Amino acid sequence: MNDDVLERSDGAPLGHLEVATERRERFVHATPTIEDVGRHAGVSRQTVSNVLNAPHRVRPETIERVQLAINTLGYRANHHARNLRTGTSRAIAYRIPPVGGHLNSVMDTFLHELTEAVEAIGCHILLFASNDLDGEIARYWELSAQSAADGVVFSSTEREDRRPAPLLERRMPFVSFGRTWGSAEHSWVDVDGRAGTRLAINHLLANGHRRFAWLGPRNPGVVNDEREQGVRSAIAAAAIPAADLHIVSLQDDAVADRRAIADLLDSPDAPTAWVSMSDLQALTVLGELEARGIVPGRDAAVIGFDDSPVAAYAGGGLTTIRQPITAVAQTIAQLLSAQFADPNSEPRGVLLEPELIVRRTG
Amino acid sequence: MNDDVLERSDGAPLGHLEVATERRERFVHATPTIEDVGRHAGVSRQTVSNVLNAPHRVRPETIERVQLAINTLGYRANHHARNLRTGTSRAIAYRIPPVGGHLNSVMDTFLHELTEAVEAIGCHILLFASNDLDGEIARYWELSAQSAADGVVFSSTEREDRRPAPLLERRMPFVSFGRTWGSAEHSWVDVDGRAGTRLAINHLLANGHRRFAWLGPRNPGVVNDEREQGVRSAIAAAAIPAADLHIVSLQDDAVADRRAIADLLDSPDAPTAWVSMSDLQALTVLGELEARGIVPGRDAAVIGFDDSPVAAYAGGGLTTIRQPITAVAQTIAQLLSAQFADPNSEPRGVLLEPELIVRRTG
DNA sequence: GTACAGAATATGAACGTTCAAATGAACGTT
DNA sequence: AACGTTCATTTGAACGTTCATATTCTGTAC
Repeated sequence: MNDDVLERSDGAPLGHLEVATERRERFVHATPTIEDVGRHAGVSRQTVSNVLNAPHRVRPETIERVQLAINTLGYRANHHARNLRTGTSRAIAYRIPPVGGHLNSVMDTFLHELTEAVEAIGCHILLFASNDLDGEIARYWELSAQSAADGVVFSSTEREDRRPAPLLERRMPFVSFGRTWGSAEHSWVDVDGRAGTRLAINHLLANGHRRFAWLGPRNPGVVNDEREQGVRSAIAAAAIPAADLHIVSLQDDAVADRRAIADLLDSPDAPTAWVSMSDLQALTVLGELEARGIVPGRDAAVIGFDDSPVAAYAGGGLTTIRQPITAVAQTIAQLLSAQFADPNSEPRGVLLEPELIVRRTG
Repeated sequence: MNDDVLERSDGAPLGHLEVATERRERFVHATPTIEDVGRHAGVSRQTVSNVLNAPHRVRPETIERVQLAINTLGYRANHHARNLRTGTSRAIAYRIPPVGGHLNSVMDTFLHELTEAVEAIGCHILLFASNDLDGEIARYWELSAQSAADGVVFSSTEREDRRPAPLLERRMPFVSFGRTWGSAEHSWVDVDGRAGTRLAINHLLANGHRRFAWLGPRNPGVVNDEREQGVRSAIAAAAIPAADLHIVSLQDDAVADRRAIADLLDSPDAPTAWVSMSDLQALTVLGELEARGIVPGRDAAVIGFDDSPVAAYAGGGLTTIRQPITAVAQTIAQLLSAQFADPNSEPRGVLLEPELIVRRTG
């Protein structure tokens, strides 16, 4: 009984000081805990926790007192403790695309925008590298097992993509940038390539062009197919004969591309309107046109794809089809968020419209 | 006593089954814990932990048994529990550089290589975005306080960089890609720009060139200064008069650049050897040369910087100065690792040599 | 004033791991 | 045969949070 009193009137302050001293030695950089904040504000652990996670349960003046203590001590919740207790990680895994090969400014932009977008839903991006698809899939499994990631985003999808199945089986929330034609049903966000090239062709038609060239990749895939279809359908819709559309398969070499373009320019029915699957290749077209004194934007039109930094650099600016990458990233974050909120929510696919950025060349 | 016996011969199996059943309901996707593995292998928690973290303390046959259990159950250590206990996170924070502006293929490659390099030391990259430097610094503080990151890597350094000081104060291990001339002492890795341009000029001298142009950025910074110094010193060393070196300030516009290059080409002492601070701008030079029938690699030489995808694309290949990004990333990982091992280790700066990739244009 | 309901706050337990210390087994030494 | 020593393994505690539940406070109605 008097023991109790001693503990209260005497012991508590002593205890307080003692703990403070005990902490002091490692204090300079040791981070305060929720308990320290509580002690400082004269409340318990849980009240501090409530201030942070459920403020409506706490009296306004208490909130203020606790906030003051938080600011004074510079308290930040320890992620690992929180995540351990709640079973979440607030991390989203993303395999950084393999380096080299193509100039993929889109993917760089995407990663940046994705980082910002997931921050808006209180998450962060956890990067990993992998040489092959099997490694990537194995990694998802591991991240899930370690509860190191709450969700996954992947890009560079392909037909019958193998990634959705294992992720679905593990019940790991995920959204892909790109459809996976034929894979199991899941959430995705993609850009309508057909609409993009249709936009470009219609713009060119409006400017009086009647002879077209589409510059596609050497190894066409489903992405190119759709873009090419957009070109074809827009041309067909304008009752332009199919013979007035030339399809060029670009190589990964400027000299070869230049020759192919030159050959086409020398033909009697040379196109006046060029649409390319990439800005860089559009630059090559510009070069060849200028070499012949053909002024892009006046005598001919050139439209690129992706609005990469190259496009802005190209003297005065290259007209280009821009993919709405910011919107893609934000939509992905929202779809992920929806899956976090309700793991059984219906998967959703979102197809976004690209935009034609009209500059000097077309 | 017989109680004990009961517990062993009878209770243990029962208990085993009971726990197994209790777990069963959430078993399908619930991840097994270290305890489950122990039970399955007939050892304790700690032994499993030792198998994973200090195998030398465990008898080989026990290791085998535990490994089997790990594989059977598909066990992976829970990151948060481990990190909470050990006070580490095995995460390295990196601010993803702001999008747009320049074509920075170097930074993209760097991020990829860094991701791989930190995996080799058992870490992963945690990305974050920030609009300004203050936000970036605040974020480092937060990440440290939350113990969400064990280390930091940052790039795009500048003179008197403000980032080292707060990181040092917080005793947060970090390495910068780039020197911070004038900032507090810390570990860094950088590429010797002087050596890079010297390499290029010496190569051009050996090929008989005597009149040079250096294409630098519109807003020169310390990075350009060093590169330009490399050019100047190599030229001076060859006893070429300084008048035979032309310095061009590139604009962010191809037309303007093209005109500047054309003016120089029309001058009586036009350079025959061109070195550019960027591959893309080197492409512009190539275009202007070809327009005049000057064949790069025969009549003139053009050397770019960074070996970006653009360089490989440029018909047959652009000769270029490549920064050893893989080595940069690996060295950064090692320096970080050293700081993890010994927080009081001396900071080290490492300056790496770039490499000249000789292709068709020079 | 007392009883009661509801709001505000506090307490004990748990998340899954590793650390520190304790126990048990194996093994030569004296 | 008893005794340290070393090696292998186990046990109790702790990391910092949140959940579930218990307790205390506050104001209102009788």
